[in-house]
Amino acid sequence: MDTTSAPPTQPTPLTGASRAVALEVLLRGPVSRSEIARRLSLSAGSLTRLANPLVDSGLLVEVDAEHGPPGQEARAGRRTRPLDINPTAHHFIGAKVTGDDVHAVLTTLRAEVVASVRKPLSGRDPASVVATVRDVTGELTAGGPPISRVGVSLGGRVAHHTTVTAAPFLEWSEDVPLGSLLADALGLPVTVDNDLLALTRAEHWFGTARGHDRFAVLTIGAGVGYGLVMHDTIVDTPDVGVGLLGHCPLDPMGPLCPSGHRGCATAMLSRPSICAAVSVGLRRSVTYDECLDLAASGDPVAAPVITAAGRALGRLLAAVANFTLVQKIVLTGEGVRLAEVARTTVDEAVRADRDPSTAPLELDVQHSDFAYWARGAAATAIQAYVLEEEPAAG
Amino acid sequence: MDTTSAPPTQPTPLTGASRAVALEVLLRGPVSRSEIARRLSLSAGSLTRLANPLVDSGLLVEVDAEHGPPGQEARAGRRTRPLDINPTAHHFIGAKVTGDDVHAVLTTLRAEVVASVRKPLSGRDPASVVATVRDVTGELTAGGPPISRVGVSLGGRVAHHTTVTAAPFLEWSEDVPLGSLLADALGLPVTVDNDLLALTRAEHWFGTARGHDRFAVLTIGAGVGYGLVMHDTIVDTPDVGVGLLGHCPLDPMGPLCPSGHRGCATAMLSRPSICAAVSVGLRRSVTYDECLDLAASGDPVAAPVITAAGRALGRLLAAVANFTLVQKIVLTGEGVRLAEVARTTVDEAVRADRDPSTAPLELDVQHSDFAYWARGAAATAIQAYVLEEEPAAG
DNA sequence: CACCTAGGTTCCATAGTGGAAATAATGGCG
DNA sequence: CGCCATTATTTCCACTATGGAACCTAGGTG
Repeated sequence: MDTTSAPPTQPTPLTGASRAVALEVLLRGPVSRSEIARRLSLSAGSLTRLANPLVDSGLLVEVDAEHGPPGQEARAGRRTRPLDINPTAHHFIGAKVTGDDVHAVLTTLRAEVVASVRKPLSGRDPASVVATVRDVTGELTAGGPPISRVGVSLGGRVAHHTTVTAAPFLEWSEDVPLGSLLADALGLPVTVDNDLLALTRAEHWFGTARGHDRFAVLTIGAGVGYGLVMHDTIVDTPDVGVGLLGHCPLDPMGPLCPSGHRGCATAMLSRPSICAAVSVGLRRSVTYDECLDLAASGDPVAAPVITAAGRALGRLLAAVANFTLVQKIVLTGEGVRLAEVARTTVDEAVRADRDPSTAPLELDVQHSDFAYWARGAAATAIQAYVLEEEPAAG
Repeated sequence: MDTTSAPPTQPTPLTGASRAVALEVLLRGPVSRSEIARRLSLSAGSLTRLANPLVDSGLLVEVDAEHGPPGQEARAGRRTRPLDINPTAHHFIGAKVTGDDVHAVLTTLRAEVVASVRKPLSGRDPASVVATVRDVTGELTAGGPPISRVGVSLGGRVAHHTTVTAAPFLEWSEDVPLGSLLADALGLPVTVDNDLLALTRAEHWFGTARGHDRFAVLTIGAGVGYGLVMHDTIVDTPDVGVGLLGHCPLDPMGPLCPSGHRGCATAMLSRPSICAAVSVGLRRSVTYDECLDLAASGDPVAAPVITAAGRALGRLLAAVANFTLVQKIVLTGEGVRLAEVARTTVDEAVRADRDPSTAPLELDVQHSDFAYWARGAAATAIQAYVLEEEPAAG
């Protein structure tokens, strides 16, 4: 694969072992050579042989010892010279497609957002989506560094990272080979993925869950979304992306969801449900943030709704932890402020449903905007790029 | 194959790659050399080099082509000569320790039970447990083949496969290094494990879940137990074994459990709970099997109790599948007959709580006796033996 | 019976590995 | 300040497991 002008790519196309070294550095942040050798069960000699070409090629850089892990400052011996990824060695595009528009970001190899752009869809048909993604990609790449791969995420099912087999928001009734359509339109390799999987991947490699080999992601917003990483591998089944937890019963006294489930996750936690519940009580239409503000100030209608939602959220979090045995959950989505306003209630509910002898559940509340979701798509592209099969030896 | 006298152990102590070959054969049953090569990404040449010494050593044997997978009988080319494990190449002891006795089995490398024995505990203190395990091991090994490793399982928490850190049934108040105590007493390597993890391991490598890389095990009996395998690796955390699912709420109208949870898994599904519910209604004490028989014959008291239990079980199974994304659940334990008597109700409840677009959940009901649990302990020993670090090169 | 296909074996050049020994960089100590 | 212990990293080399090519084996087919 030739990347036209200035090649920041390694001349050596990354053999299995050197790829493993690069991945280790990417995922574990700055690490010394000796530490990498230990983690990968390689000898120090092999490590030198593998790592130094990567430094020469510009993919890795030596950084100053950042005083390492605290607690063992004054030890004898030569100091470590940690290696880190040079994040600008490669750049990626991530694009999140919604029913109305495309949000896209340009990121580094570390999924740091360099630039961001948004453009409304001219239509929901595949051709319009392809055109819009082409446009935003064009805007982001103009005059910038070459792009190694493009990631696209959307709500729905995606097969083999290329074919969209279900996309309710776009009203696509049949399979669309979006990956190949976009690859042709952009002249770049493209990876398509479910939006929640993409977000989960981003948290796994680059987010607060970096370094954790087991965790769950829970999103609340228009609905309830769910992603799971076990043993350092994301759980990817065809059933992911159908909102498996959306109708999990949480409160036998709760309101109904549009499908008729009483007190299910959607009925208790989604923004529309909460707005509806408060609006009905107040006899006027209120926004989600207004609901939370009113609850925080003790409004007699909003407060109990939010408290019930917090309790339901705690119950859901506890169930996730109990069933999957994760010790960390990343909570995000447009409705995440609920967890902050009702944090005490949430924590109490989690404790109530957890065995007291279990390790405490680590809960990470992560604010999200559209760039955050688009960054998830970029993370998918980064993973695909880093893990892709070696080119069949030319 | 004659075992008795001649040492069945390999002279070659299994290098990394040949260990992988042996493991592949152990786990995937009879497999042709070419198939192994494909699975392990090895060349055919390497495969010959690796596999044939294993055949020579007696660990693997060539078997007749069992007409392979149906559907492709008449194909051209040389027929495959599949390899299989010689299960008698090694033997193992599995012992399950309860609060009252020790059940032990002698098994092959495939966890097939060769002999079985039971002995009551003379006391619950560590010394008595060690003595009883020593006795049953002695009985099982007398005059038989040499034992490669001993596995011991019990209800409770076990650290590093050696130290029992909690064992409510044995009323041990402090950590007991049971593994090393037994290793000294037996003169054999010993692996200790939580009983549910052990059972899960057995299902994973040798049971109905063989070949599945993601599944859950659910046991109903005195309580509700739970084990999980994801990405071909068992989920092993300190929290396993504390009955995480025992108090999962399943029926807001259900009875109370001893801890005061209304309609939790224990209250709805445990044998004592079901017996209690039916006994109260009938004004007489009934056994578990009697409850099920009465329900099957339409008894007006037992039938609704069992139906409610079946519904709760279905809800629990659906939750397991929804949260962990497994597509297969092995259901076992002394109370498992519930699932057979109330199968229709269970299936209906599963469907009700699953998104209709998901893949159907595969449910495997497995009858269990004490040998079954002891076999789990043996499976732990087999795993430890097969996966153990190579002896530090003599 | 010649030919086709696919499984399995033999053999060899070589890439990649661990290990020993060397070198580098640091703190402690007399 | 010089020496030593300690740890990180590099250099170098013997060795071994690997892939690949060529070959043999064991059926089918026309």
